Amino acid sequence: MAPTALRKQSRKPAAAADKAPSGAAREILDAGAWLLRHRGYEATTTRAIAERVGIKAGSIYHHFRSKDAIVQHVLDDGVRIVGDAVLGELGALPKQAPPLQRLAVAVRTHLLASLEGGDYVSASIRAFAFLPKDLRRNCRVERRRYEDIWRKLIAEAARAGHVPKGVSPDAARLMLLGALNWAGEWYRPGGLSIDEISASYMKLAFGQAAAAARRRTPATKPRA
Amino acid sequence: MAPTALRKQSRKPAAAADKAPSGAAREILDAGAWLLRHRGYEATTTRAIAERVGIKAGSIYHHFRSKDAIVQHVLDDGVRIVGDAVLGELGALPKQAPPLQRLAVAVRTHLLASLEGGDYVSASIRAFAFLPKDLRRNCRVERRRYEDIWRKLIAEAARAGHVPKGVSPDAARLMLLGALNWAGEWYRPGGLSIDEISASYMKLAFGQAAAAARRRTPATKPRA
DNA sequence: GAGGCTGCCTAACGTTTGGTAGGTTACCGG
DNA sequence: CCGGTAACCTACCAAACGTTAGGCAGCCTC
Repeated sequence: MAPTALRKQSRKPAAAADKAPSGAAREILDAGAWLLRHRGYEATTTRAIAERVGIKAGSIYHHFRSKDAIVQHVLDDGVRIVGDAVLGELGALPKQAPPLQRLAVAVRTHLLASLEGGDYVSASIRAFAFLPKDLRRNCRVERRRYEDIWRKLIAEAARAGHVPKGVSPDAARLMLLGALNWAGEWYRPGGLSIDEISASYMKLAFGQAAAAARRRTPATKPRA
Repeated sequence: MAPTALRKQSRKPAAAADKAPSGAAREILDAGAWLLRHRGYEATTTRAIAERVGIKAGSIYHHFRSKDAIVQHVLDDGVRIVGDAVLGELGALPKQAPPLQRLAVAVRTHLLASLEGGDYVSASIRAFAFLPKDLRRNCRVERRRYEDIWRKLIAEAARAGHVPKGVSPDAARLMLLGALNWAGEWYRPGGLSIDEISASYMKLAFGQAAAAARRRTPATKPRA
């Protein structure tokens, strides 16, 4: 009802809509991200997306080729967002920052992005499992790049002796990322804070040495 | 094609089909469990279930009230199966078994059940996230019971000093269970074995002390 | 051998799905 | 003032969804 009065209008021609979605295209992606995060792939219908945006389902196809194009865009964006965030925080660290501090920063940033950083990252974690085969294959490119960040972080930590003997780097990485990714299943804003979670996870996985690295730019040495 | 020749027939009247499903009802649940594990809730359609069993979609309603009744049965069964398995293995331990050994056994049993123990357990872990609200609420009863097992195990370990200061029991439990539950997303039979995974996770989370408890009934003291 | 039950079938119902075709605005540069 | 086009609409499609109704064999009990 009253379908025209509230619509916003974009003056700009939205020149390169494919590369940098703006206006309605961005709203469609936002709606898709929210639905993918909270309802999953199959329940993310074109009509549900349209309703959240405030348009009709058919109008979506003026901006995107198909539902799967939206889904893939959201999921790729999600991985890219968390990857950029982690790389950014790592880059802001002093160059000689110890491996455990770098890991702690990555853990905190990953949690922050996936739990409170918006729907894209969370969607890319939660919805991936039950994607159609071809969509999953297309998404693996971005995901592999992000995994490599963690492969490197774990390798650094292992080289510094922070990974116990008999624990393969793969096992350590998968355990840590598994715990991080699962946090979205139980995290609620009122309970454990993100800082508490990341500190606890680092302490549990890497022992007392993590406590010193927990605070950002601490002074290279333990404070006590 | 050739729909009748291969059908098996159950001579027994299947007296209490509601409490202990047998025959076709069991096959329907098996098919539902497989689909829930591999495709998720929305893609688990009555027609897909029927096709896997070798019957028509309508025939399902002779055995179950609704699709959601099947889903709930599968998910409750899954939690019950892994709970029984963990409790069984814990019960088989010597009474004075140290907390870390009990934890190690629970970790290994949980992984075994969820990765190679059949579709019910895996379905109950993977499909839960995107269930409709009312179904999720119904499933929480069984799940809470299972969580309590881990709450107790972690509390024992914490009391024995195996959880670092500053790490809440909740955080430790959620990290461990998160890592375990996420294993289903990357585990493939050719790679890391379940014993390697459980040993690695215990070592990483609980340090060197876990190495001694890793082997079943080890002799109370570290071997070296 | 009559009656009833079990287990499946066919056929449909009403709805919802992703996607398409064609029309209607409203704004743009010239 | 004149196209052109971006952005949206309505209206539809075939397919698939959960579910129901009614029917038909085969078996068990009496």
